[in-house]
Amino acid sequence: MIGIAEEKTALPVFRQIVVALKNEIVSGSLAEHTALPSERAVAKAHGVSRMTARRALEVIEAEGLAYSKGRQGRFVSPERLDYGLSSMANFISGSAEKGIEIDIELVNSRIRSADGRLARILSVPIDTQLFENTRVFSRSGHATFVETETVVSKLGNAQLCDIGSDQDVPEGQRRYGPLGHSADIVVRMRAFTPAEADLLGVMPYQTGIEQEQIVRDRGGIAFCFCHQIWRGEIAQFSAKAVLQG
Amino acid sequence: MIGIAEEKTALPVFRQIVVALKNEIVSGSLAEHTALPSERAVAKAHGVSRMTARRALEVIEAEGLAYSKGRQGRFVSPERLDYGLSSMANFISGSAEKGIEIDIELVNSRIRSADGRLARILSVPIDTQLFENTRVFSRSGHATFVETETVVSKLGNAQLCDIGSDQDVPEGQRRYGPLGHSADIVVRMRAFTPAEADLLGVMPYQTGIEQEQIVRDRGGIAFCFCHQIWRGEIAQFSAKAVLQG
DNA sequence: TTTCAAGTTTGGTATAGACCAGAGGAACGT
DNA sequence: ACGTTCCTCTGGTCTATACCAAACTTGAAA
Repeated sequence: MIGIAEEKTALPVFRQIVVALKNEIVSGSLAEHTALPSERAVAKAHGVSRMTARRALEVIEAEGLAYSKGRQGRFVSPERLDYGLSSMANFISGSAEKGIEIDIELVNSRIRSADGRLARILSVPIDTQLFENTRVFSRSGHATFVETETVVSKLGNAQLCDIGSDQDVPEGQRRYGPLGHSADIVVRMRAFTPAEADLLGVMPYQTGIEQEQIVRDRGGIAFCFCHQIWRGEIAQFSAKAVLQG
Repeated sequence: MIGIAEEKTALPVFRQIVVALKNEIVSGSLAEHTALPSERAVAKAHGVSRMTARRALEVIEAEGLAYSKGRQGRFVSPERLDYGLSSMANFISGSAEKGIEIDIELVNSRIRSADGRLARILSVPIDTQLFENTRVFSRSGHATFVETETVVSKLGNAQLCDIGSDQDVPEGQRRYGPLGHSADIVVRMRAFTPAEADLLGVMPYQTGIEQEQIVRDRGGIAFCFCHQIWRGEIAQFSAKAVLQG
C-alpha cells in the first residue's frame, strides 16, 4: 500500500486519483447516471486507504462530474440545465422546447402568517395570512431543485400554477404557468438546509445555488415571493444586461 | 473521549459541533476576519478526534460562515457583496457608493490567439490575436474574485479599463470604466482551477461561482469576453426580469 | 410465483495515530 | 537595531481500522 509512486507532480495522492477518475469518465464516455466505482473499489484499484479514495470521489462530486445517492453509490452527472433570469418566459415550456422534460411534484401546501421579512417584501401587515406551496422539480426522475412560493391570495396562487392545467398532469402535480410582469432576482451559493437536502437527496451541508424572486404585477405590486434552491452542479443561470438610461 | 452525549437528536457528532460553533460565532458576534478556534482546539474542547473537528470546521466553511487561509487558520467571513447582472452599471463605483472599497490588481496581461470557442463568441477567425487581461479583485485585502477579459483590440481594452483613470490608482492597478452596451451573462457553480485557487488563496477543489459575460457594443457586435470566478460564500448576484413582448 | 429472511455491498461516521510544509514568534547572536 | 535560527502552531494529507444503517442480492420457504 505505497500509493501512486514515480510521479513527480507533487500532487497529493487523492488529487492524482481525481485525475485518473476523470480520465475514466470522459475517455470511457460514461453515460449520464452511470455508476462510478465504489469507494472501496477505488481504494483497492489505487492501493490507498478507503478514506483517501473517498476524498477523491468527493472532489469529483464537488466538481459536479458526479452526484451521490447516499448508500447506493455515485453516478455521472447529467448536463446542466439553463435558467433564464432576464425574461419571465416559462422555464418549463422553454425546457420542453429543448426536449427536456421537467416533472413537478407538490410536496407541501399550507397557510402561513407573514413574518417581518415577508411582510416587508409583499407590503402586507405582519401576521397576514399567506399561501405557501413547496414543489420539487425533477428531470428524468432526478430531483433538481426545490421551490417554495409564498403568495398573498389564492387568486395569485391560481394565476401562478393553474394556467393551462389538467390533461396529462397527475394529481399532486401541476403545470407551471406564466408568472407576473417583472421580478427582482437574487442568486447566491449556500449550503442546503436539512429539509431541502432531504427533498433533493443530498447531504445537508453540501452547497447549492439559491434563487430568490420577488414577483410583481404590471403595477409593480409584489404579490409573490418565490424561493428556489438548486443542486449547484446541475444548474446554470443566464441573464441579459443592458446599459441604463 | 465519548463525545457530546445526552443529546437525543441522532445528529452526527460533527454536525452537533457545527451547531455549537455557529452559536459561538453569532452569539459572541465575532467580528469579520476574526480567527476561529483551530482544529486541534475544537477537537480538545469537544472531546473528539481531530478529523471529526476538522469535518465540522469544513462544514462551517462550506456554509460560508468562515474561510480558510491555508496554514494560518480559519476566519469569520465578511458580508456578501452584491453584483447586479441586469444593468451595465459599474460594479466598482456602485460598490464605492455603498462604502465598499474594491482593489484591483492586474496579475497578467498577454496576447493570445483565438481558439474555436472564442472565435465563435467574438465573431473573428480562429487564431486571431486577442488581448487578455487577468485581474484579482479584493475587498479590504481579501481576494474576492478573479476576472479574465479577452478583447479583440487594444482599443477595446482601453475603452474597458482606462476611462477615468489615473489619480490615486497605483501602478499595476487600473480603474474599471464603463463597459459596452449590452451583455449576455451566464452564472453557474463550479470548482476552482488550481491557478484560480492560487490567486484567491483557496483549495483547488473547492467550489465557487463562475460568471461569463459576452459584452456587445451598441450595434450588438461582441467585442469582449469577460470571465469571472468568485469565492461563492462572498458573492451574490441580482437581476431584474421583465415580461417579453 | 410470491414472499420473506439472510447476507453482501454501499456510503456515512468516527477514531487515533502520523508526517509534512508554511507561517509566526521567540531567543539568540551580531 | 538587525538578521538568523529554532521551535511551535497551523492546516493538509494519509493510514488502517471499526461500526452503522440503508439498499440491493440471493436464496429458501410458502
